[in-house]
Amino acid sequence: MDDDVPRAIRALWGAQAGGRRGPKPALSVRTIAEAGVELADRQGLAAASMAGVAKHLGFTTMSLYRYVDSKADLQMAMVDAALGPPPEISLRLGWRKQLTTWAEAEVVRLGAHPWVLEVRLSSPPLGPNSLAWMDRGLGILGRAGLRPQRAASTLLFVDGYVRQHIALGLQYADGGAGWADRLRGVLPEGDLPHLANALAEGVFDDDPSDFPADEFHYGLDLILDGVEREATR
Amino acid sequence: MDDDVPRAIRALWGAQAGGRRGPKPALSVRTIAEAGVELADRQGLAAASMAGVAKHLGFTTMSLYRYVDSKADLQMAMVDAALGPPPEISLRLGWRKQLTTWAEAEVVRLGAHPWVLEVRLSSPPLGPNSLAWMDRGLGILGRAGLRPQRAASTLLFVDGYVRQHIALGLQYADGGAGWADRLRGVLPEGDLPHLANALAEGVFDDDPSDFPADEFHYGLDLILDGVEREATR
DNA sequence: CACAAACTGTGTAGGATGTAAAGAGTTATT
DNA sequence: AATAACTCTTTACATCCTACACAGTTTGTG
Repeated sequence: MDDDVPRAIRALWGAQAGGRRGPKPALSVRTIAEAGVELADRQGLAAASMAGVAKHLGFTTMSLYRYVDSKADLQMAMVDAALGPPPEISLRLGWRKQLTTWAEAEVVRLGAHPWVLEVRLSSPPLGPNSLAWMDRGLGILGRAGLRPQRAASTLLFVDGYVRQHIALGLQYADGGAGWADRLRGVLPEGDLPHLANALAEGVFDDDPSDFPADEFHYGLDLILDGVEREATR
Repeated sequence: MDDDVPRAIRALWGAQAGGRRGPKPALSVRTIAEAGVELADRQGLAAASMAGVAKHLGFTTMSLYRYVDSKADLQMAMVDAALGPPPEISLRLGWRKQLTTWAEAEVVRLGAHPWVLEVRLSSPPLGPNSLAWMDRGLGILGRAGLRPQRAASTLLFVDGYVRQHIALGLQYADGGAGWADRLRGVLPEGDLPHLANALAEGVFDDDPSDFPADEFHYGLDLILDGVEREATR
């Protein structure tokens, strides 16, 4: 029934064991996940290896396997921990403003833990924080008048947009410096005229730090316009 | 100048060496990349390790380093190879139909090589196929009346939407079977009411194979509506 | 033509990774 | 007091990426 839910996730939901016999556990899935988050924040996702997390906690690598069945499960827990609880959003605002707040909050969270986007999850989220975000979003869209099915797919749409936006910003921030120049170095003369034109117009020379805010709201509003038409139909 | 462009990518653009002295190379970046694509298609991205690709070609692991400086560079080449050349799109169609075709073609390509989404690129694309797709897209949006800057960001938007759509489909196809049930097993009674409601409505029980087409065009049209308003302004 | 230079693919080696299995120690229950 | 259950550790292994030194082959030069 719920055997398919990884042990680590069940622990996050607060499943505590009953009469236990041995020594008390020195760690918990939550502290392990938080250690992983800290490492990933500071030195990238790769630093959050089993050995790395264990050392950071002052334990052996293998000790983690008492709490987490695999690295994949650790990463699930890390993602949930990094996301944190969803924001409180005043119900007195219009649904549009509410969803915007929701999305902006996600931008902030993912922006603070960008490695979350690198984690390849084998299944849709099951952690308490992830699901709380989802619940909040569904509530907003439900009150906006969308039927559950539409609300769900719309929320995934918005969530995907946020992630895409962050991922893009990162890609152009990390290895994007001088991308335009490298492009120029590679493009054969006369080939790919539209790209060459954009390049000549300096489209890709911009400081990627303007990118965020304006661009983000342009796209988000575009999506919300569509939702609005759908909702009032 | 173009020293920052990985050797492997320059090779993809057809950079050939001049008077070479030793034996003729038995391989090429392209054949290596194609071998990697084949392995990744059949057994997942992890199978496209240096050792895996080399063995599949009948060479030593280290031999690949004559062509490719690192695994990251191999993956860049693989991504470009998997993408392949962009589709021919009749200019007689309206721009909207053209961009839809472009997006659908990308869905097909990425759907055939889903591991592309797992590859973490350190920089925006520089390969010939990637850039050809970009050029095609920019052409379509330029003819639609968008200024280069807007055309670029819009294209990234659409591209991101496509990727997000595929990634989502995969996530719910891979580990999504029975997700609704696992959710039910994990959700505490009374908590997260909107999610519980959606769950009760069977929103997440659907066969994820209906997901693709309808859902995809719903979102895409929504985006294109926005673009259209922007273009005719 | 002989020789050196440049290039090819190979062999070996080392550090890091994820995790299986067995062991030693600690606590609670019987 | 004895046993069962649980803790963390130790050891081990397969696999991964890649640095480096080597042997062989082709080309250009003196």
